[in-house]
This record gives sequence, structure tokens and C-alpha cells, in this order.
Amino acid sequence: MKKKVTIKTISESAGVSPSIVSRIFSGKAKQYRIAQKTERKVLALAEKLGYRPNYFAKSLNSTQTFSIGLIFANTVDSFLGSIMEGVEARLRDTEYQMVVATCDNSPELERVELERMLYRQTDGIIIYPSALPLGEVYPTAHLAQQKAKPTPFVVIGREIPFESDFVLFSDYEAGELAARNFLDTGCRKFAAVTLPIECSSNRDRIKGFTETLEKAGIDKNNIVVSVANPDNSPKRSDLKKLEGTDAMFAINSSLLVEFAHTLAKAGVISSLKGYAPGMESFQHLLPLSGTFLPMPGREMGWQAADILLDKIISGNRDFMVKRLDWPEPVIIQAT
Amino acid sequence: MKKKVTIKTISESAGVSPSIVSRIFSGKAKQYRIAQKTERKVLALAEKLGYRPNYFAKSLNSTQTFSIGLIFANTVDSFLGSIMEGVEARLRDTEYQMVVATCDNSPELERVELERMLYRQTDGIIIYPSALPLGEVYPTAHLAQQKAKPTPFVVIGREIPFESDFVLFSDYEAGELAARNFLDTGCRKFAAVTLPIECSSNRDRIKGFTETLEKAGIDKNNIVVSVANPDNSPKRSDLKKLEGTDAMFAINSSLLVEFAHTLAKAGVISSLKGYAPGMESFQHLLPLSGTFLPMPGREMGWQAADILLDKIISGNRDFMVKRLDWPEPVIIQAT
DNA sequence: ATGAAAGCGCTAACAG
DNA sequence: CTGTTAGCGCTTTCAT
Repeated sequence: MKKKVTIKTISESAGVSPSIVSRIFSGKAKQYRIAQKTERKVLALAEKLGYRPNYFAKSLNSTQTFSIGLIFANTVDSFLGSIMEGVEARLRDTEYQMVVATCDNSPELERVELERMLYRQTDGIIIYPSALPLGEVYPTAHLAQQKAKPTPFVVIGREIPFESDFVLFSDYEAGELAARNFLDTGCRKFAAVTLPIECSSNRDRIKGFTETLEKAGIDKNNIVVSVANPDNSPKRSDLKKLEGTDAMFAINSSLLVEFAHTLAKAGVISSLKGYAPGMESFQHLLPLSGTFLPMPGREMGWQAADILLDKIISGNRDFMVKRLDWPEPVIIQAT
Repeated sequence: MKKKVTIKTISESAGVSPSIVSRIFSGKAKQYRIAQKTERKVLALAEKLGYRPNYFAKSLNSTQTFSIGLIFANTVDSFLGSIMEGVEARLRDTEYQMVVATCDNSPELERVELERMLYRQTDGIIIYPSALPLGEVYPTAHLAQQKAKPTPFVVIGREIPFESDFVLFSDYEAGELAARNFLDTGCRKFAAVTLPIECSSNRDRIKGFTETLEKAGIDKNNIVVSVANPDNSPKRSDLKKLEGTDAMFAINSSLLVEFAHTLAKAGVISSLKGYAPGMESFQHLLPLSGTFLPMPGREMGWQAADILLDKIISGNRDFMVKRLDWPEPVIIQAT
């Protein structure tokens, strides 16, 4: 039932003024040329009494809250988790904390969570924006802030039509790489598999793939783009079109695995080369040959946090777009 | 470049005192019998001027911060993500926010993050505690708080030797169920597979399995407990011991899949019944028959948050332990 | 039903 | 090198 110990408690029992204590604890001892012995005395006393500066009092007049917000479009899975990990890694050894929220791919909920964070005055926000059903357009109105000193934010993982900082994966290049690889190894009939979800990463991956093939003079009839059902399974009506495919690029690894299996079982394909961003736990156990591009989630998170901190600290207003490549590709041979 | 609008701004342009405005915004209008028309006037004005009460000023003298902390032992994956989702679901429509941190299975880091949250005065904390290498004991000193009104916390997922609230999975029962099922279907040689990680969930699952078998009179020679390598692969030296196994329980689904495959490929087993908590994306594609018990992560998170809120609001000091079962088991037939 | 005033714990001029 | 004095924006007696 000890009383709470504040700056005043310390200042009194040290026989100095509160300002001295405040200065010491805000790391301004040097700047104010505080006597070494005074500082030591205060520090010792604080330690002894178990003093902890009050976070709220501090933030109240400094308008720095040392918390940054993360808003994720959906439930955190291992990709989003790795982004979080990267952010946290960058934040270690700073005073910063992460406040996180998810918004179930709803721009409206996204807005609500954003508002909430602005209200709580997070110093900056990282946002992995909602993806919508095919055809719908991501609204950006909620991202505009009319304040003189707007809260900086960084968009991660998905490009949106709004001027901002971005940390993205090399989506287009991933598709391009897949196409090149297929072309180099003599494949003839190509499939690109995606999901019925509107977002830049899906779009750009597929685009990188198909454009590269087309530039190489592949006949459009030999490039099939298939949009899967939401549960990753192929649409029945696409089965025939996919017949004889010998090279398949998918927007992510689980989709690739699912497709390859289903098509093989249906007898629509025999052997197949696969290519996809992402990694699944058991791909090495599966009867599938393919190349997987691990997603640099951790690095993306780190970079996003780094940009954010820079903006917060330096007040820098320029926007930057950073595209990160995959680490070493992982090649799986059919067993 | 609008000036910030505070209680004072409102009170002035409404021609009332700041206290009135404060009362209205703290939902104490009734209690103070504030005139309907005054309230309406203030509310209208606030709306018009875009007033938002200042979170820090509020928390400064109320000691309620409306944030709850989550500390996870490791990088958030889909299980931990589902816990987060559950917590968030419970918190929706409250004022509460989540602050999250991970601690890389290090009790020391765990302590640091905990302290940080206490410093920031989160109203409550949910902690998924660190698991240690086999043989080490989880230290609990950092969890003790000597304050008069300690910050309530709930431990989730893993039991630790500390008096507290717990929200756990029915670990023992999962092992027991597997054993029963194997016995009922006439299996003869049993394996229990675990990881070299010290935590209650692993321990209890295995215990539930082996104890049930022993009680049923199974000879100990027919119950092999195998501790995998940290990368999920079987120890070379365990291969012979596992020869002829026809029923395998593993502490989680990915371990089961990995073991089943490796053993089958090594020719150590032929057909096998498997049982494990968890779900993997491709188990239905794998040549494996087994029963999987989906983890109730979301429900666990929800319950933990619910208990926490109750403690925060009611000040209730009793401890409770909640064990949650798996939802409907998922049965996979070899293809 | 409303107001005045004291403070929550800390910071930031402005004096010395 | 140190102290004094105002606040930050809100809540909360205590009056009226």
C-alpha cells in the first residue's frame, strides 16, 4: 500500500527542485549542465524509491506517445506475424510500443481503427490495407488527415491509390522471374492462378508473369489465367482450359499446391513446373516440383518501422516507395 | 492549421463551464442532472467543432488507460493470431485497445515487456508464456507485483507454476481421446511424438496419451515416446524404436505429418493411424489418415479477454482456470 | 443544475 | 548549475 512516488517525492527527499529531476529523467542532464553529484543522488534515490516516470503525464504535454499503430486487413497469420516481428525488431531498444488492430478486410472498420489510433495519438501508423472483392475500388477518403501536422503512416504489402510511403514486395518481378524460368526451361503451356480478391499484389504478380510471356512472343492461347474459388480450389469450368499445362505460376504457394494436386488428381495435367511466392510447411513432402519465393515479411516490417521512425523524428515529408525482393528461392524436386 | 479544440473551447462557445462539458463526456450527465437542452447544445457544438476528448489527460487522473497488453512467447503465427482475433473480438465495442509484444521465448525479455506494459499502465495483461528447453524451469519472479492494486493478468495456452487465471486447451483430454480412439480401433504399437520444449501443453498431451494406454493395460514396450529434433524431424536413433508403429499421436499436426512421411519413406512403417491437435493447410492432400483436433484459439482469446475485463471492471480477485475443448475433430482419409 | 478551483505528474520557459 | 511558475486537458470536490 505504498504511496506513489512521483517527481515531487524524489525532489523533496533529494532536496532539489522538481525540474532537476525532470531534466535528469528526460536525458537532459548534460544539456542543462546538472552537477554530477546531484544527478547521482537523484538517480540513487529514484532507484531506491522505485520511481517510474508517469507515461501519461509525460505524453500529455509533449504530444509524443511513443506508440505506433499497426492495422492489418485480416487475422494475423504467419506472413503478417513476420511483418509484426520485423516492426518489433526495429522498435526494440526504442521506447516505442505497438498497438495492433485488424479490420476484416472492411474499409469501414479500417477507418474506425484508424480513427481510434489517431485519437490515442499514436506517433505513426503502419497499415496493411484491406483487399476487396474483384471489381470494387478501395476507398481512400479515411486516410486523408486535415491536421497541420498529420500522423505519418506507411502502407505495407499492398499498393493503394493514395499518396503515401509504401513498403512492398517485388510482385511484378516475381511473376517475371517465374515466366523467364519457364521460358528458359522450354515450357509450352502456361497457367497463372489467382484469387478473386482485388489487390495490387495479386494483380501485379499476374501481370509480371503474363506480360513477360507475351513479350517473349507466347501465343495468348497458351496463357491461361484462372481465378480460383475463394477456398483455393479451381473452378470446374477452368479444368478443361488448364488441360496440358506444363508451367504454373500462382499468386501464392498454397494456391499453387492446391491447384497442382487437384489438377493432377483430375488427370488434367501430368507433370508440371510450379512457381509461387510464399512457403508452406510441407511442400517438400508433396509430389510437386516447384520454386518458391519466400516472402520477406520480417524485412518489410523492419523497413516500414524504420521509415516511420524517420518521419516521426525528422519530420521528413517526402514519400518513398520501397520494393523488397524475396530471399533465396527454394527449389523443391518431386519425390 | 486549426487550433485544437478542447473542453475549454466547447465550454466557452456554449457559454457553460468546463465541468459541464466534462461531465457530459464522461457519461455523467444523468448523475449530475444536467439540463437536457444544455447537454444537447454541448453535444451539437462538440460535433460541429470536431471535439475529441484527450486520451492522455483523461488517463492521467483516472488511472484507467483502456488498453490491455498481449505478450506472446514467440512470433505470431496462425494459432497466436487466432488468439489475438478472439481478444480483439471481445474488445470490439469497448474502448479497449491491444498493445502487443513478443519475447522470443526468453523469460528475461518477457520481464522487460511486462514491465514496459506496467509502466504504461495497461489495465490488464494476457500472457502466453515462454517455453524453455527441456529440463529448465520457468521462472515466475517477474510476475509478482507488490502493488496494492496489482494489474490483473491472465495466462493463456500454457500452465505455469504461479497462482493466476488460466485459459488453456484440454491438453490431457486430447491425448486421452487419441489413445481411446486407437484402442477402440485395435491398434497395437503406439507412438507419442513431442518436441524438446518444456511446456505444460506438450507435457500434458503426452501424459494424457500414455497414461490412458497404460491404464488400459498396454505393455510399456509398445508405447514409444519420441522427442523430435527442433526442426520436427525424427531423431535417427529413434527410427528403429518406431518400427512397426501403427498408431501415432503427436503434440501437433505438423509434427505428425512430418513424422508420418519420414517414417513411411524410410520404410519403418507401412500404414498408420495419426492423431494430433492442430490443422495444416494440406493435410487433406497428403497420403495420411488421421484425426485432427482444431485448436480453439479464437475462443481462448475471447475467454481470456472476458476474464480480464471482468477483473478490471469488478475488481474481482478470485482466480479461475478454464479449459477449452477442440471444435469438431477433422478426419482425413488417406488418398 | 451549474461553476470555481485545485490538482493528476510532468515539462518548459524564464529567471537567477 | 538550480529554482519558480505556468500550464498540458481533464476530473472532481465543494460551493451555490
